[in-house]
Amino acid sequence: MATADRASAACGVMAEAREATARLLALLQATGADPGKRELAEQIICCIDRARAAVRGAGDGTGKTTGHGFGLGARPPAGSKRRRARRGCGEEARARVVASSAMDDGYAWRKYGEKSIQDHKNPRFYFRCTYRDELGCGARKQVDRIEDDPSLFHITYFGEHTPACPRDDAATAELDGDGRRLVVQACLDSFRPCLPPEGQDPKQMPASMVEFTAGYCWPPTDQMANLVSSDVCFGTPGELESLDAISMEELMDLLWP
DNA sequence: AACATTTGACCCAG
DNA sequence: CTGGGTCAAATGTT
Repeated sequence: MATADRASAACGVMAEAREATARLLALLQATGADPGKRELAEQIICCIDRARAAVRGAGDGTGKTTGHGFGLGARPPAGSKRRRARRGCGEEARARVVASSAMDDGYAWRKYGEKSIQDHKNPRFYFRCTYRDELGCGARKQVDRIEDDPSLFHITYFGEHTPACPRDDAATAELDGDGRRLVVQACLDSFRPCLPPEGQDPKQMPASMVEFTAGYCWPPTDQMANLVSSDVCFGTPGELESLDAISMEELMDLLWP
């Protein structure tokens, strides 16, 4: 067997492993497993990604990323000077990876790039802290959709925010994970409840795990609202389904009658 | 007007 | 040479 064939086969196996781990991670999140277990699953995914990248590096490396050609087209041939050097400030070692259903982590981010990535169905988004210039904050993050579950994001953080960076604590409540907390993320015009994992009785789920996500709400703007309630529980998938297409007003009434 | 996003171009590491 | 990360002009939104 040629080296390239073996690399390809290994990539395939690793892709399966990654998918399975992503499913495991989603399951852990849905069942309220402790953060340590979830972190472990995230680390496994991270390791698999690095292994795949290493194997690919040894392979033939064909194909070209051309952006994704959404083509607004017609831009003047930006033929002038551009850009100064970049890359590799040594901070990559301090990256941390998070799989989350919440895009909004409470900090203000500004998107500065989007790129199709080889072997990824979805493009990767690049964000930097909104206050980079004002406060000299060097925090950045990269966001990939998890292919198996588009409502989940694989977020890699680089650098730290400065203490002066404003933070919206309400938006980060989901990350607390304590008590009977229901997290609702809703997009004003496309609210979609997210049902429990197949085969799981929602009645057996802690209230903190009844979660809704705005399935494809992107980019995160103020159109997206993050609401937190402490004592709401829906017992059946039917009840969840009935919330489909609910308006924000109705949702507020439901949560805070 | 000010700020945020989009997206092709550019740069660099491997 | 290629893939991935970033820049920055054009465009959109508030």
